[in-house]
Amino acid sequence: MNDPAAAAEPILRTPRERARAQTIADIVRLGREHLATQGAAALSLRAVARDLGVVSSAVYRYVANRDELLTLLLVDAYSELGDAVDAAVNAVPVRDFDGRFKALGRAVRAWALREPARYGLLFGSPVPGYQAPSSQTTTPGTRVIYRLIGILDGAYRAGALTATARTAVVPSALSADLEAIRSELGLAMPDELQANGALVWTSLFGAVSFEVFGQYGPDTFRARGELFEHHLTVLAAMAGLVPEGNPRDDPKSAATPV
Amino acid sequence: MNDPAAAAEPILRTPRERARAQTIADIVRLGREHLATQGAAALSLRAVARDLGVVSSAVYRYVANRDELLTLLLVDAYSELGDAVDAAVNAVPVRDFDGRFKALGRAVRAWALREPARYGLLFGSPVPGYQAPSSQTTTPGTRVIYRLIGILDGAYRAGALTATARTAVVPSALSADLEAIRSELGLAMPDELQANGALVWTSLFGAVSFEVFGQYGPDTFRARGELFEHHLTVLAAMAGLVPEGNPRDDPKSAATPV
DNA sequence: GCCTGTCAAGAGCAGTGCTCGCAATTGTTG
DNA sequence: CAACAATTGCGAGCACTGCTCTTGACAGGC
Repeated sequence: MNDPAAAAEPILRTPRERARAQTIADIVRLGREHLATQGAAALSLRAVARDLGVVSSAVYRYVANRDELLTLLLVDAYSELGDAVDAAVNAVPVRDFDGRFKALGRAVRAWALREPARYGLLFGSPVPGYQAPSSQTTTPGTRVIYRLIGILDGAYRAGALTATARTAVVPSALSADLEAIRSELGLAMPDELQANGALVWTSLFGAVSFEVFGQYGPDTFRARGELFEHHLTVLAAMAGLVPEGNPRDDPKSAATPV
Repeated sequence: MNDPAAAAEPILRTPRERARAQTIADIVRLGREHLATQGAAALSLRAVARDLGVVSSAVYRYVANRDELLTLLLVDAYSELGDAVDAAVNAVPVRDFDGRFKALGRAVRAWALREPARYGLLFGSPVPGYQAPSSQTTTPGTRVIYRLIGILDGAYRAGALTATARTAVVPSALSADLEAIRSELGLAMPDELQANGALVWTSLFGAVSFEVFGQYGPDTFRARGELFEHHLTVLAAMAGLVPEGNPRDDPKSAATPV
């Protein structure tokens, strides 16, 4: 996103366009810094203009309004989180599904703790009066969940998912939702595993949010890293993943891993 | 909180004190309405003053500043959520631990969907520049988790908790945290069940937050009630709870309920 | 009945988002 | 190279915010 040599970026011919793109990039960078120090609600175009060394109204030549800057920052943050998750997952062998899942979880937590304000913009209470334009935010905003689904579905296809028997029954309306997702994304997982995957997804972000937003008291948990690792282990088991070196040939042979 | 006949409230002797208490109650009520419609960051003392039919500076006679109003609203919301959860849990027989847990979860979700802005104030991204005074907020803010712990620990003491064998090992530093909690609250549950309970806690709020904050896309899940019920079922099983009519005499006899 | 504490009012400071007209710069083009 | 036109910056201005301070009015307790 902030790399001027990004492959997908269109070539900027005229020096005017280049200067303009550079200024917008500067605005996003300054906005990101302000977001990190003061939070989304305190994001001020005037302050950005000050740091940019320009009068406030000049910023409106580049960004339509405060909401558009928020959208830029949203896309920027989603992309960075997606990049961090991709890098962490790709560092683990493709067949180590359990390891890939845990790498994803750790990457999300690490990024969130490193960038609490930006994490809050993505997964905290919605900014009042701001509605993210889905045309620009859905693609970068779905990278993590798609990656998670990919790991789980890959594990299922490889016969490495277990624990199907102990899940709850999926009722019909929910089953229709899951079928729609399955066909749209070309998944193979059955309803129960998909529903469990959804719970794993929300639980992962629930655990991270509690830590980032300070919902644990200041003293109740000191070993938060260990707590998160424990949660990851339980969540992986809930999804049906088994640790490396403990593969199962037939996912239906037994429902209860040890 | 908003009940003038609350038992713990001190008796207000002079008419002045009574008028003052009434005005503060009005301010909190108006603040709550503004919170519901515009969100926490847009909460404005001037707007409250306008609705109160008074000049803006007059509000400062009753509330020190915007942060103090936020604190009042925080306590107010925590108390209402706690009351809703208590009422829902108390409506289920004491020995039906699984039912009580699910009632707690449903009460949290129902209140959150009914009061999204106030839920966001409690469990969303922290308000920038505002630090909740723990002396006033911890007691009402811990009611739900204490209630949850009470259900789980009661189930454990009654021999109604299972699934101890399939949990992950708890490392030493985390074990020390859990031991501190155990002794402070007088719990009986072992480490693994406590750690699982923490995950159930964060997962419950993770699921609710995703729904309230609109993290699911607008169309991906239509049957959100069914999805939440499924999650509750899986979380109950993760905590070791078994549905009513399926009691176990010895929690250590088997680790895998069907 | 007087004094004291409480209260509302209003001006004022510093900040916010955003608009508009004017001037200057700067890239493009004849 | 010079003229044109697009682009950009500036500053004033409107309406809003939180918050402070001074002034004056009022009511309760001695």
